[in-house]
Amino acid sequence: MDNNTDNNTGTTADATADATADNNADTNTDNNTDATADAIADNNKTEQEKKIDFDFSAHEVPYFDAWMKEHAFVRSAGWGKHAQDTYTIVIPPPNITGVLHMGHALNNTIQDACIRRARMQGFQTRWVLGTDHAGIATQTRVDRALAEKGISRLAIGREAFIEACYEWYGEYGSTIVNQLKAMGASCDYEDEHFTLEPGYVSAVRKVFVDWYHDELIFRGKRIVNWCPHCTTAIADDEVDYIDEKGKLWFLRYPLTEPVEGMDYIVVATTRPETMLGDSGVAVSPKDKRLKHLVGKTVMLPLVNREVPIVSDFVVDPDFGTGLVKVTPAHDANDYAIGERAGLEKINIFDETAHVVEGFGDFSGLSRDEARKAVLARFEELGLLDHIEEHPHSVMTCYRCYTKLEPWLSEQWFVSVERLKAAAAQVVEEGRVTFFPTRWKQVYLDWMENLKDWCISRQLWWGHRIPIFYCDACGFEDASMDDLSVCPVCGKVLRQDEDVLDTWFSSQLWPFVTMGWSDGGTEAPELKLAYPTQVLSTARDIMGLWVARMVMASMYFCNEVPFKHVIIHPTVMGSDGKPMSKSRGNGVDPVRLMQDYGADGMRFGLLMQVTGSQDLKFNEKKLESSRNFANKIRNAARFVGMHLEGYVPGPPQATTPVDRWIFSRLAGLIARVDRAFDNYEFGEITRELYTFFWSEFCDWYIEFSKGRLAGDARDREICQRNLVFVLETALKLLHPIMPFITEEIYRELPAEKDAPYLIGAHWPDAQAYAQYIDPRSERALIMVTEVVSAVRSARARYGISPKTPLSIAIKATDEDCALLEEQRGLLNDMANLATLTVAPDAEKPSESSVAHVAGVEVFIALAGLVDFEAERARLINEQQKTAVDMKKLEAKLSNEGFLSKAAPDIVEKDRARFEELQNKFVSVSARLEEIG
RNA sequence: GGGCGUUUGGCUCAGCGGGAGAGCACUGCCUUCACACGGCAGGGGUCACUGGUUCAAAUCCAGUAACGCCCACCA
Repeated sequence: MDNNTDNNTGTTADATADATADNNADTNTDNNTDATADAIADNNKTEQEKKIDFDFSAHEVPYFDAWMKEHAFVRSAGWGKHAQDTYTIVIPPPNITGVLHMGHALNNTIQDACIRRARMQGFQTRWVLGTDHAGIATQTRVDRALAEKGISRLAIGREAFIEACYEWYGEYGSTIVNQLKAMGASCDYEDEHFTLEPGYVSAVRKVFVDWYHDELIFRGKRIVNWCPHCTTAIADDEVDYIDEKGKLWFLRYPLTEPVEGMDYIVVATTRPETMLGDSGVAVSPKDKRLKHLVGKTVMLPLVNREVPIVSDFVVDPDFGTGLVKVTPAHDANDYAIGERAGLEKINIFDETAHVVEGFGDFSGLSRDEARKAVLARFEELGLLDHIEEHPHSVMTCYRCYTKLEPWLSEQWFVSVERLKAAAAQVVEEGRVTFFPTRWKQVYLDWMENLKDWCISRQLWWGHRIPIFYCDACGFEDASMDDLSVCPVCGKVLRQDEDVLDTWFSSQLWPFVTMGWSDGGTEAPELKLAYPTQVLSTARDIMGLWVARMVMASMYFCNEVPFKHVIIHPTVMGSDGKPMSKSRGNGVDPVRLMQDYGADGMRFGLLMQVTGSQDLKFNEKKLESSRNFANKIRNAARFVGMHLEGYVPGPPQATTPVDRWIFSRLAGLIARVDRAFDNYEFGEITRELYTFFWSEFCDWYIEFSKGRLAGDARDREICQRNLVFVLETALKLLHPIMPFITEEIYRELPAEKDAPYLIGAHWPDAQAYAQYIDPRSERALIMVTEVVSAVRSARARYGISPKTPLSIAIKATDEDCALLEEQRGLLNDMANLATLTVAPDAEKPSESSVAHVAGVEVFIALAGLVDFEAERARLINEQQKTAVDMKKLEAKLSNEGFLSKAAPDIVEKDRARFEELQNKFVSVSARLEEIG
């Protein structure tokens, strides 16, 4: 299974071999698989014209290949304080029929970000990869492929068909894995798993056999949702309901003996054809009008069967006529009524939903034909009372959209009663925690309402049920070995024809992929790294998959399968509705990677992750992310071009600017760590974006320009500091933007702690905490705001940046001291002729005044400006200040506020009021001066 | 039917008890030696509604409305 090593890694984002995905039960989905297909199909290039010409894959594939060559994706060695700790994620296995869709893109970006950070933090890290055989999906796909060649599945038989499935798997099964590679997902490609690999097959078999012998698996007759096209049972969870403009037919059933002058009763039905199998009529016990009918019988038309009228609580007296025809063999509710009332179960359909023998002319008809025929006969007999419109939803096959037939058949079940207690308990106790936390309750509710689980499927592709029957003596057993001879009577045994529900095997995914098999929990990986750290998935398979994994793991490993569960938001179309083919609101991630790069797509997707349960997809965020990546590239280029004569060495915060950016960096690391620990991905991207762009690029790099052209000693320090900050930022960005950060890191002359960034050390917040320096942060807030104020004045009055200006800054003693240290910087950034800094700085005549960061800035404009505009601006400023003052004044004269609010809040507001007061005075004086 | 989410500038969303924020879009200036996928400066919001708690509410509570999602059911 490890055919995916070095030679096969250069996957570009065009692996769309099998673009026509259908809806499926992929563990990795948002249920919006089908969106991919149409996105690829009609790939509407709306406003793609202004697309930037940049070959992302040329900047991505080489680094992916390098990681593969370095074996960077196998379990990492671990170092530092986490050296002995493991961090493992098992991927929700994508279906082998799958192509990458937005759900995968988001989910796998999340997992990759987590796993890459953990690897850099020094955990022994591994992301376990594999695919799901996807029973029905694959069988349908192969079936169709064979049919196109004129080959019938039934003609070639089971063995040959399974072979064809394996062939298909060999050819197309790795499509999605290649797309994961294009995304940069750092899964362990050297140990890829598959839910039908030999070890997995025996594990599934062991689970079945053990549960069978523990009486947790039993056989029973049940109403199942039968697909007459796929000729298989469809699990309740897999049924697709489709709205239909149906009709409600009101049929007259003659009473055997007239009751109170009535010859007949009227029942309402949406499925008149099933009347052939009716064995009763039911009314609500609460229904006083019809109470007298209970115990009477009707003579069923067409089949002349006498059936009783019974009373049952599930009947809604307000629906239809309050009288329900009961067809126990073809309706789940009716089955329940039949069980309670002891009614006969009359099966009228065969496995393809044609009427069985024994119904005269009706026999052999399809469902639709039977309906027409039945209605025609009722009409003839004058028994069709009337018809009403009745919009309702019909159960359809989630694969082929054929209407499902409730059908009585022999199936295998897992009894969940004993399994669910432990699965609920570990969540109650917090041994498994959900992010966001509200999903805990959803899980517990689901667990509480869990019903026995039908696990048999009438398919060929999958895990065959290891039950052996002896038709001669009735022997039956589950066995790890294939049995051919009956141990009781010596006759030939027969194995059950059915296979297991795909979820039966996927529930074992976390521990089987880590080596659990017949050997129990002693497998090295399992002993080392179980439970896994975190499972990330979409909300719609919470019950189908998440809950079942917990149940199975508790039973077989006596351990939770994962500590954390991330339920990520569902990716909706830009119209806020689920992406779907019919709506045409789907987006193809492969195209997104081509347009924005894998990094751009990843960052842009995570940017949109909030605590909310849906995510209205916004491609503009990807554009921003691509631009951000470009910004990073250019900042790195700037640093790179100013490194002539670079002497490696430790960073040195020799200036307040250095101390400021180091302090900001230290704060950033702490905030990114916290956001990561809480899986707040939107928060992480916002922090990184703002720091890198608005602080590092907009100010630190700008500040650096002068230093790089100046004093040699300072230039050297500046170079080192630039490299240091850039390197740290690259590390923080790497989990989300692995490619561009790796590319830049390779070129950076830093003292690296690993040859590749993927193996570098995550910045340690505690180590960086020494850089936290509020004083320098205060200094730089003043500098940046003063500079902006001067620029603003220039922009307002059309004064060229090349004209030097004189300014005076009035500030507190403390702030003046800080500002004095920044003279050079202020001169550089604001192009000043003179700069006065003093607590009692005098306002030059004819100057503009600005109040920023708690200081007063006077900008001398004598002879430069027409003061009309300035007057308007000042009046506006004066009014705004007055309003703010009034509000604060009210607050500060409020007894309640003064006595009850926290003292520091009161103090802060007092200071602010004072500031506003000064501003008001200053602005008023200035206005008076202008006249 | 049950559960959940959302409602903040034109759009997509942060903020979740003490001075309304970001990205995109928009306006003006700038092709200046990292970046026009850019720089600088700006305009724009009574935070859905109604009540309540509080000295203080976009933020907490209750209710209303709209939109939406999930689960169950549909004779």
